[in-house]
Parts: sequence; structure tokens; C-alpha cells
Amino acid sequence: MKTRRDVFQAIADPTRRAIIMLLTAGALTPNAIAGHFNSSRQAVSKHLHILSECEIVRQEQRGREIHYHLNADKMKEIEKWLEQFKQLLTKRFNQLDNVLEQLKLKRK
Amino acid sequence: MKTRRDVFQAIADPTRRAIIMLLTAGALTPNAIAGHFNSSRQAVSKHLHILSECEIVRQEQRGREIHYHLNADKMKEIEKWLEQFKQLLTKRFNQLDNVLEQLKLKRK
DNA sequence: ATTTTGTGCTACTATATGGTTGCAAATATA
DNA sequence: TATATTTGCAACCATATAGTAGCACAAAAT
Repeated sequence: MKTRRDVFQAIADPTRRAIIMLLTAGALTPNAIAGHFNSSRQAVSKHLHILSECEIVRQEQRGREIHYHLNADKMKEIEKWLEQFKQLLTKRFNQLDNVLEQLKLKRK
Repeated sequence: MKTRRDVFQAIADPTRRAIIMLLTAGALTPNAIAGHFNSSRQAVSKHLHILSECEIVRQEQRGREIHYHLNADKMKEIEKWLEQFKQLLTKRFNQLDNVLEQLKLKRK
């Protein structure tokens, strides 16, 4: 099992999805984030580390505090994949349309 | 670590994403799918099992062959989450707009 | 009837993951 | 200066994951 670290891996965990949602409202410190969940500060820190690696999140040091900002652009990768998926689906239905078209012609 | 089995977990693995893409073109047997990848038949079967559990994929027995169909509707869950995310982002920018608006007013 | 083929299922392995605990470093506060 | 707070980091644990190999069973093909 190679260590993957992509956006899809990042959003696989429900806590990380929640953190992402939370950060849409603005930057927060690890402590503040942990306060919103049942997770411990360290657990949240680990999730933030993973999110940092995927560049979904960006650190900003401010004295002893670290503010975690969301990099919303990264989310576009998922959107892109979904778009690609939907396009392939459309192609398939076009093929199905062709089949139905041909059946219609035959019936004539 | 609880065993999660949701769509997000399902698309976390690149092989599974590839399988999903492959099945947009139509149903395939495990052997046929494995033929498209470097993965072994057993590995693909495991992925199909996971995809079945999330209802992304549906089995159709045909003699000794099993055809795996895509349930494209499940993918909408991801779309829905993304939509929710984007909506939250918009809200944040609206708040930012309000701040700027207020600053403008103050300057007057 | 025998062989081949397609598949699922059950170990088994190595590695990843999510989480906890404890410690150290840096900054803020008294 | 002494103490409290915020954080990262490393060690450790239990479980999940991805993959392999082998067996069993049913359906086709010979």
C-alpha cells in the first residue's frame, strides 16, 4: 500500500470533511477546531497535517498560534473528476440513443 | 477505526476510481475489468465488493458470469457534498462583501 | 464424463490509518 | 523570572486496507 496523499484520500475521512466545512467560514487554530468536535487536539492536528500535505489547507503562524486557512481551489480537483465522470456517462447514453435510433429505423 | 463504507471512502482508491470510469461505458465481468488494469482478478474482486457495499455497483448474474453495472446515481452524493461546500464558501464571501461594504460606508 | 473457465471465499502478509499519551519548544501572562 | 498556554513531534496501539495465494463450486466447453 503506497502512501497516497491526494484530495480524494483527504475527503475520505468524515472528520476531515467536517474540518473543511468548518474552515469555509474562516481560518481557525487547531485548538479552536478541536473545540467543535469530539476529537482531541492531537487527532485534529494529525488531520490538519494530512490536509496540509494535500494543500487543502495552509498554515499562517501568528505568535504561538497557527491559523489554518482553507485553499478552496484544491476542491476543484474533485469537481473536475466528477465532471469527467459525467461526461463519460453522457457518451454512454449517446451510444444507447444510437442503438434506439437504429432499432427505430429497422422497424420502418 | 470504525469500518466506514460510504461513497467518499469508495472513491479514495485510484483503482476504484478507474473501475468506476470503466463501467460508465457498460457492465463488465471481474475478469474483463482486471484485464484493463495491472491488478489481479482477486484484487479487482475485492474492490468490486467494496463498491457493491456502497451501492455504487450492482451485480447481475448471467450463468457463471457476473456482470457489474454502475449505479451512477450514487455519485450524486459527492456532487451534493461539493454543492454544500460551495454554498458555504459563497456565504463566507458574502460576509466578506458585507465587511467591505461597511468599510465603504464608514469612509463616507 | 472430463476438463476448462469464471467466480467467490478464506487465510495470510505488509503497510496505512486514526487515535492516545507524553514530552519538548516557543510564546504569552503573572 | 516563573508559570501557563499553544502547538508540533515521536512512540505506541488496535484496526483497516490492499494485495496475494490457494481452495471450492458452478457453469461451459471439449
